[in-house]
Amino acid sequence: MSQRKAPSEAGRATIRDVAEHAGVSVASVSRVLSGNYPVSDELRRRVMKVVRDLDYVTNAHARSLAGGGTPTVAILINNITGAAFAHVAKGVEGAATLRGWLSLVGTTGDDPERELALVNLMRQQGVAAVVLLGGAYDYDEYQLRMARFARSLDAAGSHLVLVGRPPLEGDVPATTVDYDNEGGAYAMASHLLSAGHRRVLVLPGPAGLTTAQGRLRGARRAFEAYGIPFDPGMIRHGPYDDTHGYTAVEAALRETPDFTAVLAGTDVVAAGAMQALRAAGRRVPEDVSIVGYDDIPLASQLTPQLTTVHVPYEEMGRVALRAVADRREGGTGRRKGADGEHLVLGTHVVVRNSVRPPAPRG
Amino acid sequence: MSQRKAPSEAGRATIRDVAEHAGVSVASVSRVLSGNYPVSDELRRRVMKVVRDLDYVTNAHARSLAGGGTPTVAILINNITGAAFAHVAKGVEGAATLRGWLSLVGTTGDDPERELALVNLMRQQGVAAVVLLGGAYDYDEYQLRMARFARSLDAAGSHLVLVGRPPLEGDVPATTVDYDNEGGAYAMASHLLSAGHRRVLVLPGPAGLTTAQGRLRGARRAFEAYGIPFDPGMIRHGPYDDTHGYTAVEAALRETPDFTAVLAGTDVVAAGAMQALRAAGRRVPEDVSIVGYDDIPLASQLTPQLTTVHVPYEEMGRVALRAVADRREGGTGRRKGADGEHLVLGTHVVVRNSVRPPAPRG
DNA sequence: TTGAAAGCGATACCAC
DNA sequence: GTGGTATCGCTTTCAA
Repeated sequence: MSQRKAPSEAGRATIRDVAEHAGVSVASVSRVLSGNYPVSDELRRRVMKVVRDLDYVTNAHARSLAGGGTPTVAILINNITGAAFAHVAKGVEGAATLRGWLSLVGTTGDDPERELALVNLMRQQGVAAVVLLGGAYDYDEYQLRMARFARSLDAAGSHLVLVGRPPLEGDVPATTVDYDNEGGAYAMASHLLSAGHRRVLVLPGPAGLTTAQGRLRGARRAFEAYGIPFDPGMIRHGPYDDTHGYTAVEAALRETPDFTAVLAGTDVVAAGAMQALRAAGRRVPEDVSIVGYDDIPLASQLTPQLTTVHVPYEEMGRVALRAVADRREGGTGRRKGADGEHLVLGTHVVVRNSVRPPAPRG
Repeated sequence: MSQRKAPSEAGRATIRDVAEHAGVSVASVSRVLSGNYPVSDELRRRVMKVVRDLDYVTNAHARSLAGGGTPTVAILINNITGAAFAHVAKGVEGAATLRGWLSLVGTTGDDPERELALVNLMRQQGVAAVVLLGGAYDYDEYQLRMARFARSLDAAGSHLVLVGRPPLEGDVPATTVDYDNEGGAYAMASHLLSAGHRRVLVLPGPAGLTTAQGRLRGARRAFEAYGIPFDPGMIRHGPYDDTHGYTAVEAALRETPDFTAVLAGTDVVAAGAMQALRAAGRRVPEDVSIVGYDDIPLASQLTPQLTTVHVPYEEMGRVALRAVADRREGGTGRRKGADGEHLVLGTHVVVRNSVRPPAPRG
């Protein structure tokens, strides 16, 4: 009914409400609130009192339209329940918070359409960066798709960051934060080999997924380095989940039962493998050794505790955020850092109790 | 240099750029894009072509300022790496996506100040609802604090949802989505009791945390129902993590070693307990039975697979979102549903392999 | 069916 | 030091 709606009756109080109640101009209120401008103590007190009374907070949308606004990072993941991704997200979130940035999380459920929709949604939100998490299938189409994302975002003043995914070829405005995936697998396989294992069941993960490919390559290189033949028949691809670990081991037990160790693509796969071995009456690690990859908390919760490859997920998240923050802050004129920046973090083997030398063959 | 900046040179293209390139008015572009208004096919085609050429997406901030905009839910959690919370988040996210809503995730790190800051931040963002996840310490202060949050958000046209936390007393505009925490504990403890266990080590969780209190109450009630004395000396409080499970069992092994079962506050605590038992040479479940609570994936990855209480985390997330969506959509005049709504979902015991009748006493 | 113009809430530039 | 006010990009009456 009233000409100018009272703050209490119609949603949120605005800066105008505050100005009127305090008997000052909106400009003054804005100055007090942003704090980056000299104002008299008297004015500040008056304004702040009203702000408290009205429980006023500024409208982030209006602010961001007018120029200010909190920088926001968007994290896009396939599945929020994956432990590894949660750690990356934690790293991003933590580093973002430290800088007063906001972070958004979206899940794609492995659906390319949804991924596209989300990237656009984030573009609409005007996010400072979009972080895409997790392995991918590196077809030509992937490169094309990502290049398009990168350019779209770049044109909108945003930036694409790929974490744990293959870097983009050519001159594409995207940052990649990666870990030494193949090196980790090489070290892990070497660990098995040096313990004396020769017949090892390899469960790299989904065929075609870049992380799985890298892990497989690392393992193969280790075998070569040891001069040991690498039997392709001992490789079983499948999803990164415990069910696959279980069924793959079951099958292997039937078809190639002479393996003395399992090189699992992830800790979760290793957990499934361990279950299957036990179900078949094989002891771990006395009869069969198992190693994982990722070093999520699960690894040390299993019995025996799992020897695995530590991937610095949280650190990667932090690094990713730092990369976009730097580029944004250093960017008064030309952007800081080259486009197509590719950062690689190290991995290392964490030795626990799931590996023993193979039992002497009967 | 140009009067009106070209889209390609200065950040994001605007609706004006589209209008000019298409030779139509901004109003028309807006209509084509929102689709909720009749436009000629010719106009639609012209506009859409330019939209594609320019790779235009609307500015979400501007849109939301002007009235439209995507409803957004904010999820606030203590620690993003907690598996249980991840599932709630997944439920919320999934349901949000289904309705075209956006979801934000923020982490508080158990810091009340940060929690406050985040609630305000979300208020600034004009979110449709703020979902607070996880147990809490229900002091008077908690009630006051949450009531304040609830009213602040309500006044701003938003809404507070508490998930897995105690409901608010009095006439406070907040929705609570909860599960039958005490009932689950009662059932779980009964399961142990009916298997013949009498001396059970209880690890409820952090003293004072509402979830821990509820689980302890449930256990106690079960003992009473069985007419079995409940020894307070068998209760050991501590954090919901595997380290606590480990150290608590170690201590119990020294001080009250006659227990035949462990009733852990969460699956993760159970995992730690299991480790400690094994390290001390006790077999699970032959010598000691263990049960958990939550039924996160870990429960079925342990050996033996853990008997535990299933908590419908993902479902709770879905329900929480549905509650706020309903209230918002049903709200042309009066709000739908009473304030202080309290939804409670059921829990149930999932029997796996970690419980055996106690060994005959020597 | 389409266009012009008045806001939405906050910022920042320009006067005083 | 403080107050007007144009402006950000979009939606939505109101006219035509």
